[in-house]
Amino acid sequence: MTAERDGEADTGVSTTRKTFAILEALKSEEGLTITEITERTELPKSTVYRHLATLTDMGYVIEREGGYYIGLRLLEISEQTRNRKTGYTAAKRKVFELGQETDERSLFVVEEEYDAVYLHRYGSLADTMIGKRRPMHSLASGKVILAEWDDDRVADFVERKGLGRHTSNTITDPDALAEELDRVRKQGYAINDEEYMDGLCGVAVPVHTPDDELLGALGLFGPASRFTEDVHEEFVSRLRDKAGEIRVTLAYG
Amino acid sequence: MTAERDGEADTGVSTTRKTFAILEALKSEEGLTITEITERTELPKSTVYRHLATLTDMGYVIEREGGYYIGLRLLEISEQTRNRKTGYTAAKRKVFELGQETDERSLFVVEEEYDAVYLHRYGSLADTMIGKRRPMHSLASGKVILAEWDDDRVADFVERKGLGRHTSNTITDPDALAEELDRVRKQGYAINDEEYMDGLCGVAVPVHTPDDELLGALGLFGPASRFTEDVHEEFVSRLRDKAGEIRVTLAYG
DNA sequence: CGGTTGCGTTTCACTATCCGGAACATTGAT
DNA sequence: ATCAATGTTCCGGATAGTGAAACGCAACCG
Repeated sequence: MTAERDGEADTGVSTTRKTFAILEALKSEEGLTITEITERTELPKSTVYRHLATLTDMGYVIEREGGYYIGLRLLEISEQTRNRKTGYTAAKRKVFELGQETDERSLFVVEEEYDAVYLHRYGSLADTMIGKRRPMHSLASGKVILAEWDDDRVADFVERKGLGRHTSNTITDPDALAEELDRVRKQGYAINDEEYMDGLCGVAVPVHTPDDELLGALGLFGPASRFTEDVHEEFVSRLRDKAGEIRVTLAYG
Repeated sequence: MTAERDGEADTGVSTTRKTFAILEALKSEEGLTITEITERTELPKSTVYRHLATLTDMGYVIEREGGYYIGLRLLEISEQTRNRKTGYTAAKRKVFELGQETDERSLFVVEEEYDAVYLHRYGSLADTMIGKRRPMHSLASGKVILAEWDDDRVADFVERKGLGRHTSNTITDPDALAEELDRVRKQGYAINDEEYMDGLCGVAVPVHTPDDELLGALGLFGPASRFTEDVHEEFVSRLRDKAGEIRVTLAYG
């Protein structure tokens, strides 16, 4: 009823929330029918019908063979974000080169609202993971970005997002995190030692613009069996080269 | 008032339309302030304010330094479309390889609602063009797709979208289009001879799944000066190789 | 320093419009 | 032909979105 609650619940336009509830439903499972969306969103059938009519009319949703799909028009909107900075686009190419040269999975990650978000990725055909959000403290790329922040901002991150445990190796203690970030700052790269998922390791370095603004993190990851001590050096030097190339590209086109 | 008009105007939820009007405004120009969005959308200020509050609350829009930006959460939704089919993801890699090997711009295009839509692209750092929509009849890749359709569907396309002229070379006559599509079918590839933009040429081939379903079109394009008769053969054979590789990837993982 | 301009924010009364139950139409299967 | 399940339409009602206007806050400036 009244505007504000404990947190801040129902600001603004609930109609818009319904629309996006439907889009999110289609994200997780494409080709749904109206009734299936009804079940998943717990919205009345006629409401879903009306919203879908609007969305298809605008082209953001496509109906084909009785099922509904996210339209490519949304792609045009969101792709904007991946090219917001020239450095992002330059990073895309480097991610690809890294993947080809090392035959491992590679990624470029930026931070948004204290999440590590995949902007570019090279890897398995099944799932590109682009747009997926991960907890920063449990990823090599996330730690690289955290290491560039001052203590206050890191403290705020810890407070707001917490240091959730994902494996037995996850850093869950703020002091341990501070130590780790110090180490990252000193050595100039971060390592993920099965901290997010068992058996999954990674290495990442920061990417800077010519005027030393942080763009994001460039990383490689793969199974623990292949990410042993002795390959770290090679991976790190490759990553540094690519990060440097991005910087140069930005400076001299 | 009554449900339908001449075309079909205001179906469904006008609130949702307002939300997307705001998102579209941010797409074309990021970092806008509330008043700037007000001007561009011609919506009252308080309405824009309320919608933006909702969108930022949901994370689809981000506020930074007084300006509003599209959030990366939208990326997660739309990226789904680029990986709807495994072939799409496989094509991404091939587009990249093509670009690297030929040092020209390359693309993978699919059709949606009679538009040619860029799904993957390799080229300039400035603009990736992903998600952009182009008229099918004036693109090599578009013609490749049209050539796979039966006459009825092509006729429907012509009726619905028209054959708009973009340059002096654009095919604007339905019969000429039919002839051209015959040629494309025979030779198995299409050429864009400055039909969309003066000085811009292209070559494209169709991409099929192992069970001969059309996935989209794979193409190369660049300045007319480099796309002369004698290089067509080389480009076409390269494109055919890559299209074949996609097919094989789909068949044998 | 007042005054002014321009912006984001909030208020508030109004009613447009979104809602959703329920009836209806359509399809497909048995 | 019957039935079940789905998509579509209808319609009264009140929710909730609307937008003009007022407010608060900076920055700018005379």
